[in-house]
Amino acid sequence: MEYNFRDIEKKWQQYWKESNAYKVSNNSTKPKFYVLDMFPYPSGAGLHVGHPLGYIASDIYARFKRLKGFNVLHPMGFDSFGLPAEQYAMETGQHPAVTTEKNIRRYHEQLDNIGFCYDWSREVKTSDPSYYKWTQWIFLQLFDTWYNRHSQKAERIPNLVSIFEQEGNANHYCPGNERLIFTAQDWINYDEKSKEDILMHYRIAYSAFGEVNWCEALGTVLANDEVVNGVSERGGHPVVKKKMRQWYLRITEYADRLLQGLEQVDFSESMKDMQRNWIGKSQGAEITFHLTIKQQKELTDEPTLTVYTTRPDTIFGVDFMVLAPEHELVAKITSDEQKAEIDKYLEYVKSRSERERLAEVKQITGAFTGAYAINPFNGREIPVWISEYVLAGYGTGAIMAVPCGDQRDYAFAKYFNIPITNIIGDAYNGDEANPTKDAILQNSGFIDGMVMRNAIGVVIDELEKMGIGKRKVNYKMRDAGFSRQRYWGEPFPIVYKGGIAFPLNENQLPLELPYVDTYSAGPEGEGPLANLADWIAAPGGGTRETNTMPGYAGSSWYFLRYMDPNNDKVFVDRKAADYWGQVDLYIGGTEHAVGHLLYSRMWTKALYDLGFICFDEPYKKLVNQGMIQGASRFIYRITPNLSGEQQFETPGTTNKVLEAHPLYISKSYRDKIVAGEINIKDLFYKISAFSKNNLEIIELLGERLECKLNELHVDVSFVDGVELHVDSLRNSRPEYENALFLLEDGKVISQGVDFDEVNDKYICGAETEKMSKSKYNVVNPDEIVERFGADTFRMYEMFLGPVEQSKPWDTKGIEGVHRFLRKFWRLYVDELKGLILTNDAATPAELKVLHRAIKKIEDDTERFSFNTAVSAFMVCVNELNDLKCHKREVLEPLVILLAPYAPHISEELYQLLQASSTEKLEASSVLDAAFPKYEEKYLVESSKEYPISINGKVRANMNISLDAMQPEVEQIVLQNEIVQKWLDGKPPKKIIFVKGKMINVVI
RNA sequence: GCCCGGGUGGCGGAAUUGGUAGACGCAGCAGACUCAAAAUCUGCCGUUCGCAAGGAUGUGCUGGUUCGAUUCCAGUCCCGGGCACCA
Repeated sequence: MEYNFRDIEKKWQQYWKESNAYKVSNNSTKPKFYVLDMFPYPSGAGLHVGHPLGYIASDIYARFKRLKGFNVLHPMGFDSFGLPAEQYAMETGQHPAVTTEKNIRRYHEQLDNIGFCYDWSREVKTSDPSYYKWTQWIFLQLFDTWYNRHSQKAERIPNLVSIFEQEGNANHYCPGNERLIFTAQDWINYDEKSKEDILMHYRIAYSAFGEVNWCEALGTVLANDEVVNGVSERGGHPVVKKKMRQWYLRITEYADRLLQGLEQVDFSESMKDMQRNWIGKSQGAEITFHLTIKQQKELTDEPTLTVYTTRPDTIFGVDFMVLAPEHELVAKITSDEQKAEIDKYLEYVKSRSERERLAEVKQITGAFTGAYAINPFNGREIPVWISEYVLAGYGTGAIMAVPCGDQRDYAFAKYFNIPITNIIGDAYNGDEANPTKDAILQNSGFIDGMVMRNAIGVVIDELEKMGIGKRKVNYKMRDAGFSRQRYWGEPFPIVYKGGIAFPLNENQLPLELPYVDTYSAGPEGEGPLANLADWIAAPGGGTRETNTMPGYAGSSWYFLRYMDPNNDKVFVDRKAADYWGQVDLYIGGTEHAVGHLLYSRMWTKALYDLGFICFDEPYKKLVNQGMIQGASRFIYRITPNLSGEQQFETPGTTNKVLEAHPLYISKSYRDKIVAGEINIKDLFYKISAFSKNNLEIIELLGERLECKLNELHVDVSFVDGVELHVDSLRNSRPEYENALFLLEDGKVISQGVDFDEVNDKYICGAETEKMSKSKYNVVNPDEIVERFGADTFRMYEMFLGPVEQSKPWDTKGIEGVHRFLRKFWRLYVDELKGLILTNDAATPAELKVLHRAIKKIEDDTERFSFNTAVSAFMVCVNELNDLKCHKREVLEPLVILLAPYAPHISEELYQLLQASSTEKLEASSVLDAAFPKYEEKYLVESSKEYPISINGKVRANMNISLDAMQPEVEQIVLQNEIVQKWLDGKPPKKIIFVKGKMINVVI
């Protein structure tokens, strides 16, 4: 009986499916454990071997927890709305619903192939109306909600209305319009439209105007990464900023709680740092400056400029002001003299993406407005500039520039020859800015002589006294844009009547996405839905919102739906949500660090505030999986090269050259060409001896022949390690049919020669790159499972390295893991004799091997060190093999230990153990067996082989009792021959003894 | 540019708290079994000097702390991820 993984895996997958082995109940006396993978987007390319890395890790952990006695929720579903499906629809005309369904089916098959323990009865798809009904419903909750800064939680809009009716908004600062202040009487007098406009400034889900990247030529709005150097990535068409009505989520109101919440969750410090930096909380002051404007035009009111700064202590070092080019003041304050220059600059900025504006530091740009701000403390006139490095959305969209303390300001001042005031004495060296807070202030009026750090508060107090400034906490984070001008997303359950946005009633949900057959933008650049006049006209009058929701809408709450996926009364039953609670383990990539993770954390907080769930952080622990990169392979082609002259000189030359048989050379020849050791032309002559066509070309061109070397990606499926299988490549495409290959040891093979008969190799070049179709380095898990089995695939993915780290895929290495599983199998089963287990009592040595493995593997699994756990299995099996151990007492626990990693082989062996046993095993399936118990007593040692170092370098080893104390050890060590040799008669300076670790003799 | 992560043999990686650098596996080399191949098994395997014993050197680079540094500190180079409409 040999290890027939194909039969074994098929058999148990089917059995588990039929017996509902992975079905999870919401009622259990066992403790719960919730293991979740980040929501996959079902792309048309299917899964490649990089995708399942995290899924395997979470599957192992889920199975491990089940063995440890937990009721484990481990669901899977699909984030099936998204741009790629729509893009694909535009290219091929296939409806996104159709392609998405197809992709999901394929993902399903691929995932099942790997043997995951998902409870598929809980599968959710965000594009399914029964799911997005609730996404729309939650959106309406957020629409009907405002953030009460006093109670620090989301509350209902009607409650805000009654506050307004009683006291106006004096106690509830308006987050959407700071200057808005009204009394109860004002409120009562407002008309409906004004009231709704005001409420919109408070709602957590609100609409406002925002800028998008509009590409006229493509007729669509583009994502930032689709815009490169101000033009569209596809086609290079111009892209401009366009203001459009958009939906937003007021996530900024949650900024503080999102920060505080990080203290309660187990994410890596780096992940928390990324979120903290994104939120970007800073303390500082807003300062308002009076302006002097030199222009003819009369102004109705005297303009002032408000800046936000974290360093009010540097107020005397302000040498210029910088406004964001979009700042509303720019038009007002620009002097007639400077108008042309400012206009020219604004034109330039329009073409720049936000990222470019922030990233570009080498090239300094800006323009002077002609206006001056007045320093309130010394009356100095400060020139006001505009520059792209200041963004409108951050702070007040204006900064006070202190060149001696800020490097970007310094560079700007130098570039535009603005004189620099030094307020920090020796701390400023004149060559670069010094952002210190510890210098002593100089040239600083009333704060002269103070340490900067201490002056911050003093200046703010003074500003407040003067009524021109105030303390201010600022966040870099902005409200989240929540609408897309796209088709394939959730429609907004909103109808506009008379310019007012009205929500649909709950019983009108879901508002289903209508069918379309074209995906072009609406007349004003809105999404494709804007073209559907019938659909836009809502039954009760009014027009529908034509934007759709973004990708993160559905994924912000999906972890809740898994708890109660088929409920059509509520988004999740309260009892189910209380039972499952937080996700105990969440596995996914760092690319979601600030997007998805922050949004879903915010949604959870809002749902908590509104009383729907009892926890306000969704993910208790987060593990980030790295990426698996592709192992690209290259072949090297030599082709004759024609210069223009040659093409015309001899008629027919071009055609002749095009008929040349392509030549491919093995890697070492390419290396020699690159190193200049071989002449490329010589090589062409040499190989062309095998080709009549090429010989004719050589004759035709003679000395004028030029050759070039190309490096080409070759599909990795034709390569074993770095060896190319020439015949497979040759048969793959016509262009290779007549090719000649120069192999590593100098043989040349041409068409008709059977590569397998030739005792020589073609070696490919290798490089690690992102796994992608265009690089021909994609490896499909189905293929690997077919060749080696799911158990081998699972263990190999883990064996590659730490889950958190990125690493390249190497199909070659999988054989080691496959060999391990066969070796494991042979501990239990002999090819001829069948089961070879004995009931003999295990020896201490055997028990030691087993318990060392239990300890290591349990520890490693618990701390997600799956790669070292796989190594530990290998070590254990190697040792049991050496001991020729076939004892039930050792091998029965071992099979349970392996089950989370390789469930199929484990179940097969477990059932064989069961069938051959006189006693009944405790569980009917290895899935529900009890995790083996580690016992310390088998591992106790009485002595240790200590390494003996001389000055930190190991020179000898000595076996010394573990009870031995320092004096005794010193005595033993000094008697050692090698130690004596190094001491050379002199006494040691010191002997360091670390019990149980090492001994170091210092001489 | 800013934020985060990572650099250890030919390759993937190990070394859990500052204590024997290279576990485990791949590739390679030598051998056993075999008519042969596959499978399996045994041995070797960082670099360098040496017949050997043994020595020197070695965790991106430059310094520092320490009896002892892959591990801690400072600086620096290179690679990967994110930067708000890809998901």
